[in-house]
Amino acid sequence: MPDLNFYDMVYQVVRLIPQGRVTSYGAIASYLGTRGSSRMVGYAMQACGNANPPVPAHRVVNRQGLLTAKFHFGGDLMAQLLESEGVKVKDDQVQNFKKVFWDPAIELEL
DNA sequence: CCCGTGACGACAT
DNA sequence: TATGTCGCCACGG
Repeated sequence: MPDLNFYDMVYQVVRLIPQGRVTSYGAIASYLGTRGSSRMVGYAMQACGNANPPVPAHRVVNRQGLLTAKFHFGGDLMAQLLESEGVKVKDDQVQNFKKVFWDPAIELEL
């Protein structure tokens, strides 16, 4: 395990996501100061399996609230996990996304 | 060392 | 509003 990098930063933020809430890759990237590096956030998620404690990557969706990561979770596992936490998911899309959206730049402001 | 790929996002048309 | 294109940066081959 190398030095602390962007990945751990992402993991920290993702771990701060309360149940029943979701956030977007761009929001995290922006919060970290790397607005355009939204892809890196997702890439970090892929390696999150090596993180400890595990990262609730299922709470991270794209800007549209679409479960883009479900493809990587396999099946509807991601949707099931979200619904289990109270997040309504329909057609791989988070319902009331605007309500359940958890923006670190706002929730963690200061 | 160079190239392609990728859990995204913003802007241009 | 919808579709297309570019940018962004890390990692694998």
